[in-house]
Amino acid sequence: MKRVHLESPSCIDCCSSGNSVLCSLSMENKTDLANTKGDNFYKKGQVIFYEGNHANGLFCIYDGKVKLSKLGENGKEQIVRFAKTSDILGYRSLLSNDSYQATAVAMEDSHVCILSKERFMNLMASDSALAMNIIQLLAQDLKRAEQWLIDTAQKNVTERISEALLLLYSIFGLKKDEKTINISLTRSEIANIAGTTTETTIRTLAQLGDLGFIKLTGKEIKILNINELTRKARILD
Amino acid sequence: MKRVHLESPSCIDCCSSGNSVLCSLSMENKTDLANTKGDNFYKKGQVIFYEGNHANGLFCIYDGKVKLSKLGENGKEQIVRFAKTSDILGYRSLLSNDSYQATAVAMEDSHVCILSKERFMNLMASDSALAMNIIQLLAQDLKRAEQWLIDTAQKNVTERISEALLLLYSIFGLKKDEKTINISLTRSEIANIAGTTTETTIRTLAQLGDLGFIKLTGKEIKILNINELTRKARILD
DNA sequence: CGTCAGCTTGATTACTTTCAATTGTTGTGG
DNA sequence: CCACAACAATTGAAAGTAATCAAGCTGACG
Repeated sequence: MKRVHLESPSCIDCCSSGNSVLCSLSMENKTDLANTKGDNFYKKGQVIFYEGNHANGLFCIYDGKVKLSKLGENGKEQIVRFAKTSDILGYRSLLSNDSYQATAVAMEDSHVCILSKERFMNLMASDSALAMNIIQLLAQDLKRAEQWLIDTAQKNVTERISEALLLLYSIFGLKKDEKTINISLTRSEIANIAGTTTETTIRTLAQLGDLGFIKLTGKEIKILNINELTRKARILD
Repeated sequence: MKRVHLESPSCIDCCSSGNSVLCSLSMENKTDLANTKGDNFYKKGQVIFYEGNHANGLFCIYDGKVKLSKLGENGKEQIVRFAKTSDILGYRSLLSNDSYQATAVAMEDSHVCILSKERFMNLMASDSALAMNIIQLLAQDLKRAEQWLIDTAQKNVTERISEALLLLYSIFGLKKDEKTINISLTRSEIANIAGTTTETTIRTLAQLGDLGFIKLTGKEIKILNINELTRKARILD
C-alpha cells in the first residue's frame, strides 16, 4: 500500500480555511503545534480509536467525516455523535481522565491530526480562551445529548427517523444540488442513530418517501419537503 | 407562612462538611462569596427555575434534593439529572450562555444558595482549579448522558426500570436500614426517568418485587438483591 | 459469473401503551 | 375527628407499535 508523502498540515493554513476551536490559539502556539503534532490518514471504515482504549491524544479532523458510537450490552451499536472537518475528538476523555468512551470510525477517507494529551492539557492550562471554547463545546455537547435523550425516550420511530435525517442535514449539509444530504450511511447506521432496527428504518424511510417528504436513490437521501419533515419529527399529526 | 430568620450559610462551614466543586476556592474567595451570595428555601414541589428562563445564576444546594427535567413536545416530562446536597445547578447554561435547558424542582424541602452569573464567570476566569473542576463535571455529565441515551435506546422497560433504581441508589444512597433507597418518588416520576408510562412502571416494579429483587412499601423501595437487580438492568436473561 | 453485503418485503410475535375503571392515600375545612 | 376532594396507585382488557424471523432481491466487485 503506497502512501504519497505529504507535509503534516499547517495549523495556520488550516485555521485560515476551517474553523476549529484550536484556531483561537496564538500564532506562536499554532506554529509550534504544527511542528509537534502528528497526522494520519484513515480509509473509510477504519477505526481511529476504540471505546475503552486509553485516551492519550486529541484528534482534530483536517478533512473527513467520523462517527462516534458505543456498543450496548447486547452488542448493538448506538451512534452518539458525529464529527467532520475542523471538529475535534477525544477531548471529553482527556479532560475527565477517562479512557475513550466511544469508538471513532472514519465514515469516508479522512485526514486527522493528532495532538498528545500532555500538549493539549498544557494548552488548556495556559490558554484561557481555548479553555473557554472547550467548555462551551462540552456544554453544547451535553445540551445536545440531553435533548437527544428525550427524543429517544419519547418519540416513536417515524419521529426519530425524521429527526435523524434533520440531524444529518444540520451537521453535514447538502450536496451541490441543494437537496441531497451530504453523507452516505447504510440503513443500519441510520437505524443506529434513531435507536431502531434496520428493517423498521427501511420501512419508515419508504413511508417518508411515499409521503413525498424525501426521495431515496440508493444511499442518497434527498430532502424534498423540509417543513413537513420537521413537523413529522415533532409530533405525529 | 412564618419563616425563621437564618444567616445565609457560610461557604467555609459548608465546605468543611460537604464537598462541592466550589470548595476548591481559596479561603479568601469563600469568605467573600459567603457575603455576596444569596440563598433561598424551597418547599417540596417548588420550582427553582424553569426550562427556558434566562440563566442568571448558579445554584448550589446547601441541603436538599432536586430533579432536573425537560418537557418533550408531547408535554411529557423526562427527568434528565438529579442534584443533591453540595451539587451545583445551572452551570451548563451559564457557560454556554443559554437559557436554562431544564426545569429544576425541589423533591424535598431544600435550602439553596445562589451565586450571580457575573460572580461565577469571574471566578471561573480567575481560578483555574475551579475551571478544571467544572470541566470535569461537564465531562462526567456528558459521559453519563451518553450512556443513558444508549440505555434508553436499547433496553427494554424492565432493564430501564432496574437501571433507574440503581441510578437512584447510586445518587441518593440508602436510608439507615441499609436497604431502602433514600429518595421518595412517585411511580410517575420513576416512569419519567425510565422513559415509560406510569402503568408499565407499576407493573414492572411489581414483577421485580415478585422476583424478590426489591420490596415495595408505599413509596419506599427496598433493594433486596442488588446483584440480581444489576443483572436485570443489563441483559434480560 | 458467483459471491457477499446490504436492501427489501411479508408474516408473526412480543412488548408497551392506552383507555377505563377501581381502590388507596393524603391533606383540608367544617 | 370525619367527610370530601384531589391526587396517586393499581388492575384488566384492547389496541398499536416495533422487533424478530425468514426469505428473496440487488448491486458492486474480484
